[in-house]
Amino acid sequence: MELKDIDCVCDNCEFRSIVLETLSEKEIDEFCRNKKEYSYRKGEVIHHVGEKITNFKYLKTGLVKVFRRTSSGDEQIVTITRPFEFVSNMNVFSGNNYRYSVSALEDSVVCNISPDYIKSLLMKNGAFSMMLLTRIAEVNEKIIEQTLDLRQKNLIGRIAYSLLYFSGEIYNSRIFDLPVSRKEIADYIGMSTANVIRTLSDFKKEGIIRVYGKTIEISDVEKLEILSKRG
Amino acid sequence: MELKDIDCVCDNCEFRSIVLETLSEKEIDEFCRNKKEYSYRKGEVIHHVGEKITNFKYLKTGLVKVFRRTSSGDEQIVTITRPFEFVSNMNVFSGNNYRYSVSALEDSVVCNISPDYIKSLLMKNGAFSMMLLTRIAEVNEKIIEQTLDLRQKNLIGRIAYSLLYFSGEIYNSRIFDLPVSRKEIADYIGMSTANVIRTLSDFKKEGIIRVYGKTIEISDVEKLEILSKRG
DNA sequence: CGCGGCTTTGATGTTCATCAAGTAAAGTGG
DNA sequence: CCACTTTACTTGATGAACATCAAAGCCGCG
Repeated sequence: MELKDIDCVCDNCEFRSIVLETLSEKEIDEFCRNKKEYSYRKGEVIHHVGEKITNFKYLKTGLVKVFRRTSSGDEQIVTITRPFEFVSNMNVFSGNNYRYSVSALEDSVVCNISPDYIKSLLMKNGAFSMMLLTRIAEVNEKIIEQTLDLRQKNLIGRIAYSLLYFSGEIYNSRIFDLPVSRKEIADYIGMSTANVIRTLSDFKKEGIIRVYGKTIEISDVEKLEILSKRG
Repeated sequence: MELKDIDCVCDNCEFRSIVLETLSEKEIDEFCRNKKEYSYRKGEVIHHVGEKITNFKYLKTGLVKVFRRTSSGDEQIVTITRPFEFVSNMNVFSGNNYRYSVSALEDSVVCNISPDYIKSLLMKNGAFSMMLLTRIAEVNEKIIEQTLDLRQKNLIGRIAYSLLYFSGEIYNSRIFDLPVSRKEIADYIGMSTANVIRTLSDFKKEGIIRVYGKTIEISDVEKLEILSKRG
C-alpha cells in the first residue's frame, strides 16, 4: 500500500461525476482535502474483516474481491467488483468493524474519506444523501441479485454465468485475462476447484471458449448464454 | 388487502421510535397524514416483482416473505422477515419496479408512504437521511450475511440454522408455529422439499425437536447449534 | 364424504466433492 | 541464469450428498 500524495485531482475522477455532482465547487474542494488516495498492488489486502472501520472507501481504479473466511477456513467471495461499484462496506454507518475483507485483484487505487466527514455532508446536503443512499442500495441489490442468480444454477450454469460476468460486466470484451485463479472462481460460485477446472476443460473441448493460461476467449457467446440460463 | 382508515396513530408505532425520532413533532404529524396503512391476511400478496413502484413500504406488524421466481418456475425466497426489518425494497430510490415479490406469512399490517414524500424528507432532514441510510444498509447486510451463512452449510446445517432462526430471531421462543410450509423452507434454503422433510424427521427421531404438525418445539438447542455450526 | 393439496418415506440416479497423482508455471535464492 | 521449491492447474477414480420419482397417508374444506 502506498499513499499517493497528489494534490487535489478529483477533477478527473469519475466518481465525481457520479456522486460529487451533488456538491458545490466549494464542497468539492473541501471533499478533496478530506480524502486520501492509496494505491495497492495486485494481491494486496485493502482491509481485513473485523478491523475497526477507519474510512469510508471507494474504488477509483482497479478491481477488488470482497470476501470472508468460513469457520472451516476456506474463502467465501461475496463479490468481485470494479470502480464505483464498490463503495466501501455499507455498514460504515451502522457498525464499528469491517464486515468483509477486501483485496486487490488488479493494481488498484482506493480513495479514503473519514466517515465523520461523510456524515457531516449527509447532515447538511440532501442531494448528496439521496445520491449516496441510491448508490449504496444499488451496490447491495447487485450483490443480492448475483447471489440469487448463482444459487439457482448448477455447476455448468455457474461457470457460464461467471465467464459472461467477466466478459460483459468487467472487461467489455470477448477476450480477457482472468483476474482470478481457478480456486477463486470456485470460492465465488461455491463449488470445488477441481470441478471448476473440469468444466472449463469441457467448455474448451466443446469449442465454447479458448484458453491460453489466464487468457480466455469466448468463441460462442450464444451457447454460453444458453448454458448460463438453463443451468 | 384492506385499507385501515384509522386516524393518525403513529404515536404507538414502533417504527416511530426507530426512525421517526429524527423528525420534529410537526414533521411526524405531516408524515402521518402522508401514510396509508393496509392490512393483509396470511397468504395475501403485498406486491409482485416487476410491478411499478408506487410506495415506500415498511412492515408494522406481522411476518412476510420476500421472493422471486426462477426461470424454471419455482420460488426462490430471499428472506423471511419481521417488522422493522423489512423496509420496502431498497431500490425504491433507484429503480422503477419492485425487484421482488412480497407476501404475508402471517396477518400483517404494512405502512405505505409515497417515495416522493420520503425524498422530500431526505432532501431537507439530514438526521432522517442518516437514519434511513443506516437502516437500509442494515437490512441489506442482514440478507447478504444470511445468504452467505446458508451457502456454506450442508442440508443438515441449513435446516438447523433455519429452525434456530425462527426460534431465536422471529419468535423468541423454544416452541413456535412454523409460519411456512415445508416447501417454503426448501425454497428458502435452496434444497428439495423431500429432503427438508427427511431431515426434520431425522431431528425428531434423534430427539432434537418435537413436531406437532406446524408446531415445533426445540428440545435440544445445544445440539441444534452444533449441527448448525458444523454443517 | 371425497377431492386436492401438503406431507411423508423409500428407492433410484445424478451431481458434485474429495482424494490422489501428476504436470505446468511461477517464485526464490544462490 | 539456473536449480530448487512452492503454488497453481489438470485429470481420473471413487464415494457422499442431494434431487427426483413414485406411492401412500393425512388433513382441511367444500
